Amino acid sequence: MRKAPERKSYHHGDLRAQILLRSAEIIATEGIEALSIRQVAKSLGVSHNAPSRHFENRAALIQELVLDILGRQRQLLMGVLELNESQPERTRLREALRAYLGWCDAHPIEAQVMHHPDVRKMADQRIQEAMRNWAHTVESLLGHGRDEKAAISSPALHFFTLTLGGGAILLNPLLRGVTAEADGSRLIDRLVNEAYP
Amino acid sequence: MRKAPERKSYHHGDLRAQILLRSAEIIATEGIEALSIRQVAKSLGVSHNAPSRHFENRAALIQELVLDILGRQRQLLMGVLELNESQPERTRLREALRAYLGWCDAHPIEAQVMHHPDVRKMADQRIQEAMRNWAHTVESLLGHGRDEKAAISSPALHFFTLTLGGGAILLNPLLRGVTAEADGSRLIDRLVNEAYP
DNA sequence: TGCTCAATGTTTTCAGTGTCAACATAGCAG
DNA sequence: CTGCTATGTTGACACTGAAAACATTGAGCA
Repeated sequence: MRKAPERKSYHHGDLRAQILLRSAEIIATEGIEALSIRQVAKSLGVSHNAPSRHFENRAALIQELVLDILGRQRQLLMGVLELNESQPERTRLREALRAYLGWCDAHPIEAQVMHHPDVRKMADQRIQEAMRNWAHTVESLLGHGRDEKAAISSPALHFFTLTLGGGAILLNPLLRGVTAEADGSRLIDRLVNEAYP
Repeated sequence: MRKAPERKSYHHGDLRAQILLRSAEIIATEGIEALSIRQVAKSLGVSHNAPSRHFENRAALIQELVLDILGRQRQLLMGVLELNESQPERTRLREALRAYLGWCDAHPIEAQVMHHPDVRKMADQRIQEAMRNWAHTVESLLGHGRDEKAAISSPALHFFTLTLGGGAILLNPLLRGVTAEADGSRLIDRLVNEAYP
C-alpha cells in the first residue's frame, strides 16, 4: 500500500476520469477561465502534457464538462415535469422557472457556462444535440410533441427568454446590484411572479 | 521620408486614444478574448509595453471600452424614450425592447460584453454607476423617478428579464439554433410580441 | 513463452500572453 | 539652460496551450 499522492506507475489508469473530476471542481469554484490544463495535470501529479492524450485541446475538455452540466440541467427540468404532471400548464411553467432559477442561484458558475465565449462558439454536434434536447424537454413541459424541424413554439420561446433573462440578472453581480435586491430567493420570487403571475 | 507606418517620433502623442480605438475594433469584430495588449501595441507600431503607461492592466483597458458601450446603449434607450414620450407605457416598453434587441442583432459582440467573465467581476465604481444609470433610464421610461436606494420596480425588473433573455437567445448561436428561427428580425418580432403582446 | 504494437505518459520546444523593472527620450517648467 | 516628468523601449519572468520526439507499459498474438 503506497501513500496517497503516489501513483508512480507511469500508467495512471484513470487519468481521463480524474481530469474531468478535477476540472469540474475548478470550474465550479473558480470558473472556466481559471481552468488551466497544466495546472490540472500538475495537481494530479502527472506531466503537463499528459492530458493531451485524452483531450485534443482545451476546448474538447471544456466541451465534455459542458455536456455534463447541460445534462444535469435537463434532469432538473424533467424532474419538475414529472412532479407537476397533473397541474395546469401555467403552474408547470412557473415551477420550472422557479426550479431553474433556484438551480442558478445554487450553482452560479456552472449556470453561466453556457454563455461563456469558449462555449458559445462550439459548433459541435453533441453540444447542439444537448441544447435541442433541452428545448425538447421544455416543449414536453408544454405538452407539445416537439417537431425537430419546425421553429420553436411561442410559449417555449417565451419561457426561454424568462429563464435566460432571470438567470442573467441573478448571476451577474453588476446586474444584480442594480436591482438592489440583496436576497436571492426574494429576487427569484419577484422574477417568477412577474413572469407567470 | 520613412515608410508609411512611420511615427518614429518616440512620443506618439495620441497613443491612449489610438489604443482605445483599435481595441474597440478588435472587440467588435473578434470579441474580447481576442483582444491582446501586445497585439494592439504591435498593430499601432509601438513597443509591446507602451500601453501600460495608459492602462494599468488589461482589465483597466477593457473597463474603459465597456463604459463606452454601456453609454451608447443608454443613449439608444433614451432616444426611444424621447420618440415615444406621448405613447402609453406598454408601447414605450415594447419599442424599447425592440430597439435593444435590434441593437443586439446589429452589434452582437459588443452586446455580449456585459456578460463576459472579465467584465462581470468588475466591481469598479464607474461601472456600477453606469449600470445604475441604465436602470435609471428604464425607470424613466416607465415614468417613475428612480429612488436610488429602493429596490427596482417590478415592471422594470421584468423589462430587464426580457431584454437580457431575448439578447441571450439572439446572440448565442447555440440557443438561437434551438429556436430554428434563422431570420434575425423575425426572431425579434416573435420575442417582442410574446413579451408585450 | 516471448514479441510486437498501440495506448498512454514524459520531455523538450515553441509561440504567445500579461506584468514588472530598468532604462531612454523628449518636451515642458523653472 | 537645467532638470523633471510623462511617455516609450527593452529585457526578463512566469504563465499558458500546443506540437514533436521519445519512453514505458501492458495486452494480444505467434
